[in-house]
Amino acid sequence: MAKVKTRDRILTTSLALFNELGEPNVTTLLISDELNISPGNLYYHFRSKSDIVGELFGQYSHEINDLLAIPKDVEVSLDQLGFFLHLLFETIERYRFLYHDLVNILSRYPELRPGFRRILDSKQKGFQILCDSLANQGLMATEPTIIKALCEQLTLTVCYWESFDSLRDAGNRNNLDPRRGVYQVFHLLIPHLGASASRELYLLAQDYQPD
Amino acid sequence: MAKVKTRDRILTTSLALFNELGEPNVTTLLISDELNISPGNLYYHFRSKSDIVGELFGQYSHEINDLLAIPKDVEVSLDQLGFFLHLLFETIERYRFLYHDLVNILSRYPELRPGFRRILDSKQKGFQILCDSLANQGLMATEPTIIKALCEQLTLTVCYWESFDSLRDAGNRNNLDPRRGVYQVFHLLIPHLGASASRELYLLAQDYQPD
DNA sequence: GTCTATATTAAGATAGAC
DNA sequence: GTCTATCTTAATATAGAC
Repeated sequence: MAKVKTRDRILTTSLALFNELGEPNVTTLLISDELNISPGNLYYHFRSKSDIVGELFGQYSHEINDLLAIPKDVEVSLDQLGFFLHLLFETIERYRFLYHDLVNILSRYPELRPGFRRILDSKQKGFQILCDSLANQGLMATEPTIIKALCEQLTLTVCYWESFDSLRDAGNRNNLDPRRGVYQVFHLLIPHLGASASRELYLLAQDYQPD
Repeated sequence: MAKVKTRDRILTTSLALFNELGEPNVTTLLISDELNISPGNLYYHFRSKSDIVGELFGQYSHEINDLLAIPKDVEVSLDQLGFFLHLLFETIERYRFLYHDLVNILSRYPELRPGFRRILDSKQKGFQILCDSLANQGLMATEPTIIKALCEQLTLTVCYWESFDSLRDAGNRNNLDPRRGVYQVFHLLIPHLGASASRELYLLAQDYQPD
């Protein structure tokens, strides 16, 4: 049971607090309180709060880019697609604070803006590859403007689904679940698929059914 | 040219600044500076900053509910649908600051949460009525779970489209345009429509084309 | 109804001892 | 590497004169 480094404990606890309370509501004092360390100690490990946010964003950026590095010639099954989406939602939800107060975060940490845009781009390109794969397998029509709008819609949805879902929720349910996101994205794809694949995905979506 | 009341000028200017800079970045001092009045004067008209935010939310809530009060038995054409969506996006964009830092705003003004959820509900119900109308005209299939997922998707999209659109934008373009939102929503509907209506909406979408 | 001056509070951050 | 004590800054809000 090696002792976890204070620096890493700060990152873990900050992330948890940011997600739970919203980044603007989390002070450096609260973070150090939660860890039972002094504020001075926190500032020994990080020169500023923005360094913490920046490092967490770097982690997110790294994880999401790994996930979205999809080979161009992939032949993806609907099952694999569900698995991929599950991972994607899970990752985004783990860093959900970034999307909860986006304008505020970008205005206070403007250095993150290019990174945010790159991630948006990666997501859209990743979806493009996946749609191309479905099209190549003859499962989906190939009208480029339709596919482009669909990929934008997929990108928007993975970014904001969790925010939307938890807003609807009375704040009571409290149980975050990436499965609802996968269900929703499946229903974005269903009407674009041919009859047989459409039916297959519809049934697969039941496994991700809310409630 | 009747003189506009200070109270109303405060609301108008606050809304503009909130949308431009993000609500958390707009101090009461900045608002009063912008209006060339003293901070004390501002606090004569509003007991607190949250009163300003609350009143603006009330305006938004009122406008959006008026718009979403769609008669149950409406028979809507695709043209009319486009017009409706244009108004809807325009209204939401006029109060876009509310969705830009949602978690932060809800945590600082928790009294707004029920209203937010009611609006979400109105939107989804409004879309349900519109989809029912299309279904009744034989333009769209009627599978209830499909329609429900679609209405959720429409609701998510009208709420977050502008946020998404301006994030992608280098922040350079700067030209807010509800038409891009309408285009996007049309492309959510297109694959659900029968061949003829689908084609019609696809062509209609050209009028709302980006670029 | 509007002003100036100021009280209050709380955040981010640093200095210096241990 | 960690602590306590403190500085600095800035925002919300109030008091009292005009």
